[in-house]
This record gives sequence, structure tokens and C-alpha cells, in this order.
Amino acid sequence: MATIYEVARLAGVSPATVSRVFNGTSVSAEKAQLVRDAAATLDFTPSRTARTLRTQTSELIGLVIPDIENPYFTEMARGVEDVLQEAGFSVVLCNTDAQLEKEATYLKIAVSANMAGVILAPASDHTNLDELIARRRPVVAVDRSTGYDVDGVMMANKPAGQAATEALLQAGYQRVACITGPQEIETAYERAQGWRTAVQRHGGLADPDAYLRYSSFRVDGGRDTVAELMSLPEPPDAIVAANNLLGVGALQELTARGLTPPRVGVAVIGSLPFTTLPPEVVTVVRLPARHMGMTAARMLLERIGGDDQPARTIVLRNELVPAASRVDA
Amino acid sequence: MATIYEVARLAGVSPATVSRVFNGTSVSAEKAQLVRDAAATLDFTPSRTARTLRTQTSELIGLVIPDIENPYFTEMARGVEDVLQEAGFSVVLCNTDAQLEKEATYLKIAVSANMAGVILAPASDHTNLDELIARRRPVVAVDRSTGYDVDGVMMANKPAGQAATEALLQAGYQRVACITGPQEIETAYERAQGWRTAVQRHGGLADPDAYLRYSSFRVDGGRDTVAELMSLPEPPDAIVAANNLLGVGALQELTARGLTPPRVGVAVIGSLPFTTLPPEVVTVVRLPARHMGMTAARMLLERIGGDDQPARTIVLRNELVPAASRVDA
DNA sequence: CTTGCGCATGAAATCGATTTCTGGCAGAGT
DNA sequence: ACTCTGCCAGAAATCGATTTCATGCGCAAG
Repeated sequence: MATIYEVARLAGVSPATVSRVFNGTSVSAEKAQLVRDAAATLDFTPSRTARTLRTQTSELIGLVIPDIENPYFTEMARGVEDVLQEAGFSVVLCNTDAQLEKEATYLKIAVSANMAGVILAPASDHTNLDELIARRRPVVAVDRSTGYDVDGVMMANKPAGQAATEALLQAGYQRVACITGPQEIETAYERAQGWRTAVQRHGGLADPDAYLRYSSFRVDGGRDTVAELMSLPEPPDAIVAANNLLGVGALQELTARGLTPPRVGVAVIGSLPFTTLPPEVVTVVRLPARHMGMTAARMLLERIGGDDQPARTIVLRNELVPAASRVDA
Repeated sequence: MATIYEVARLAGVSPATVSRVFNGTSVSAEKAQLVRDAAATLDFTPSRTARTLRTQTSELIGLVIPDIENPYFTEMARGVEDVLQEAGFSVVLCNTDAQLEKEATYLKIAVSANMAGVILAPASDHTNLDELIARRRPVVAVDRSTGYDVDGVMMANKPAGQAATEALLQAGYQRVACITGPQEIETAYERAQGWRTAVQRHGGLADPDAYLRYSSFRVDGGRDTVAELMSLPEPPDAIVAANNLLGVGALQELTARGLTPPRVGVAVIGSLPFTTLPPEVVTVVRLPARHMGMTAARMLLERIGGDDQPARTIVLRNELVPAASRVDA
């Protein structure tokens, strides 16, 4: 690979001039042309590594998420990628498995590789961002908040839970259960809060929380929890699943028991991009994951550009797609 | 962030000694301890950028795939990530949308960022690897082959198509159609070849190719193609979908028409991780995507380690999960 | 006692860009 | 005619590691 020195020699100028040509500062037209020709013949591509060492910033953005296999996060990643690659940045995708330790490792790497910024879906609220902040690297939190004063893009979780629940209640279901993720994950907790609000407002249940289950945000969590709920003396007649994977698990278990919707009502928070169900049986509260990713990426780009205003948090509204009219995007 | 010079000063040694402590070459025990203490107090993390510039290789691996939202590729990515991060490498995920131009951009970046290697699912067979090969960067092809003499991990595509088709024929279906991806994608073509072989061997169809459709490897491709097939004068009574997304689309369209399996038989090549169908209705030929990713990552690590044997291609067998006994992994 | 070998260590070169500093030259203002 | 301003371009410093080269020292062999 040709270096800037070889280009300089071939063009008969100094390396500084070559650099200036590629960075758009004042160079006479003739020399600029000489340099461009030389660069073309040598097929010169500047070393990003060298540039990064000198400028102390790279064209790499860390995208740190808990689960790369969850379509919710890949949809988000897609939005991030589209915006960032347009702006000339590349995305380093980091999968934390929701483990603080892995997350910490990746954040360390982001610093030591001089990444221009990080988009982070925190594994928990104990994430340590001191290093990044000390180095003035912009961070945007997505999906969940951090304990730090950084930009963020969140979903309207409580309204989502509430909308999902109300759709089922309006369809005439009486005993609406809620299965959600681990209590310490704020999205899990807030969506359950939305469910509780709707159920209490509707009335009719002596003890709503008898139908609330904290599980994991995974398919098997949905299966196991539904199995347990359905063996109660008075099982629920409808279920709110607080994320897409729980929804898949719930539907799988119900199907196995011959209780496919609408025999038991189901509402899911988050999209089901690969479902083969007929569109009319499940209520979906769509979460605009792609939009979230794009928004986060744009905020990050602004910060990288030097924007210094106080930290903002953007909350995205979700969109109710009732069972009767669901159409996949 | 502390540099190696500050550590050296605090420890009262030269920067060279500090470097040697972290790279395991001969340093006396006392100095080593001094250095470690100094590094700890300053919270020293070596700059990857500087190291990369000097050594001409980074701890970054490019993973270049056509579609990050396809669970097949994310499952593969997961396998890659697990192996590589264990070995101290980070994965830079690059989404090409099956566009040669985006792919070329990412491969250029891999070179200019001194990435240690690349795992590539080629967008087409026109991918240009000259630069990477000239720089002696190891490349492993996955899922599809390149025109180059590099390592590869592939699926047994023709056997997969054949197994899927035979399962339907044995279940008693007569007119088994095949929907596959673009003809120029080798996996699409080979799987269709497997279907053709099985159908011809079975006999009974005057012109099998009347039931063959080249489409896209996307959900909407599956929907549209099934819609078209079903409006034929003599529509098929079973369908082989050559990848997971086509399978989802086919099932959606069949469901919309009230033709859910087993009324029309369906066999899918690739897993359906988020399906909510009862397990007994669809035949699945599982492709070990995760295993493919892990294998590719291990091969790449061997090459990075200096292994210089001739290029190998590993073909992974797939696993038939007949409709009656399907269990999700 | 001397020569030599090997090990620990520091000084300095190196990787390949960007950027500061400096000088030269041309055109404008007095 | 002389100074001043401003632009262009090269020399050299810089980013922070690794690595080569050189040196000094201790110990063993002759």
C-alpha cells in the first residue's frame, strides 16, 4: 500500500502538500493536480491508523447492545448503520449478552481505539462511563437510560404497556396477565407499570399483581411463564408480552396447548417481523426501533461535530396496531 | 489517558521497558513490579491505535455480510463473535445490502484500518479481494464462495434442497414447487438443483421447472411468489422455500389464503427462530449458521497465527427436522 | 586474569499520517 | 521604492506505541 511519502515523491512535492490536498486546505491548482495524478497511479488510500494516531479520533463508532440476535436490536442497528455509513463512519458492533463485564471490556476498547463515539444500550444501570466522559467522547444511550447526563433515545414504555393492555380489555378480555423482563431492567418495569395502570383503571381484578410475572426477555422465558400462568386455578384469558421475544415464546406455548389467539388474547410490545401468524389475531404495539437507531446516530453525529448543548433525551411514541388490522411494515 | 511515557517516568524506567513488561519479554522482577504499580496508579491502557500503527495489525476483524436483519446471518455473527472475542479480537460488523459498492468500501476500510482479517459472505462472485490478498490479510469466505483461493465454510446446499424436497414427496405431496433466491447467488441455485434432482428422481411431473421460481431472498419475495404460484391453473400442493425469509413469506401468504400447512405442504431450508407455528406442520432443514460462524472464526485465527497451509473449504452438513418432530433449538 | 557470552536496559528509529512553524514570494497600500 | 499582508509550500515536530541497536554488567570458561 502506497504511503503519503511515495505519493509526495512521485508528485515532486512534500508530504504536507499531499495531506493538504486530501484535507481541502489551500494548495495551488497545478500541485493539487500533480498530487491527484500521483495518488491515482499508486492507488493511494491514506492509512486510517496513522490519521487516527495523529488526530486522536477515528471514523469508528461503537454500537454496544445486549443481544445481537434479537430482531429489535438488529433493526435498531440497521438504522444506526444507515445514518452513520452515510456520514463516513463505520460501526463496530459489540454484543454484551447483558453482562456488565463484557460491556466494560468493549467500552475500554472504544477508548483505546479512539472511537469517535458510542451508542449504548446499557446492560444495567451500573454501567461505568467515566473513562469515555473524561475523554470527551460522545455517548448516546438507547432503549435504556444510564446514570449519566448523556443524550438518550427511549421508547414510551409505560404508554406502550398501557395501550397493549387496553386493547385487550376493550376486546372483552377480563383477566389480562403481564409477562415482562427482569425487574431491574427499566423497560421491563415501566411496561409492567403501564399494564398495571390500565388493569386498575378498568377494575374487576381483586389482585392484579397475581397476574404479573417478571421473567427474562427471551423466548424460553415466555414459554415457561405462560406454562405456569395457564396452570393457575383461575388462568388469565389474555396476556400482554412486554417484548417481542416473550411474545414469541408466549404464542408458542399457547399454540402447543391449543389455546391460539383469540381463544386467549395476546398483545405484544415490539414487532414480530418473522411471524407467520394471520395478521388479525395478535395486537402489536410497534416500537420504532429503526427510527430509534437513526435518531441516536444523528444525535451522536451532532456531538461529534462539536455540538455542546445540554444533554437531551428523546422519547419515541409507539404505534398501536390492533389485532384486526395488523399489517407488517 | 496515561501514555507509556508517563508510566515510564513514574516507574523510573524507559518506555521500552514498560512495553516489554506488557509484551512478556525479559524484564527483571523488580522493574516489572515497579512498572505494574505505576500502570495501576495511572490506570494505563495502551493505545491500540499506536500499537496498530507500529505493528501494522490491529485486533479488529471485519465481518462483512449482506443483511444484518436476517436471523441466519445474525446467528452466524453470534458464532463469529463468541470465538473471536474469546481470542481478544473485536468484530466490526459491516452490512452490504448485497451491494458490491458498499462491500468494496468496507473492504477498503478493512485494509486501511489494518484489520487482522476479514470474514466475508460475498455479495456476488465479482467481489474484489486483490488488495487484501496483496497485503496478506487472511480472508475466510462464508456461505458463498469467492473467485479466489481462500479458506471457506459453506453449507451443503444441494443436499439441503434435496432433503427438503424428499420430505414433502414422502409425505405424499405430488406437485412440489421451489422458490429460491436470485439465480446468480450460488446458494439459491444449488438449493434449487437439489430440489430438481429430487423431483426428477421421483417422477410424475411433466415439466418440473414450471414450478421453479427465482425470486429474492426476502420475505416479500416469498409472499409474491407464492401468490403467483397459487393462481396457476394447476397450483402446486407443496412448496420448498430455499431460505428462511422466503419460508416466512410463503407461510404468511398461504395463511392469508387459508392454505396453512398441511393443506399445502411446506419445507424450509434454514431455521425459523421466531415462528409461532405449531412444530408439527413445517419441515425444516436446519442450517448450522452458528457453527459456520465459529468455524470460520477459528480458521481465521489460525491464519492470523501464521498458518500457511493451502486454502481449505469446509462443507457443513445440514440436519433434517421433519414436520412431525420439529423442536426448536 | 582475561575474554566472551548473554541478559537487562536505555536511546533512538520507526510506523504514516496531520499540523505547526517558518520562509519566500507576489500584490497592495502609502 | 518600501513595507505589509497573505498565501503557498516545505521542514520538522507530533501522536504513542514497538523494536532495533548499542551499552554495560555479571558470570563462566579458558
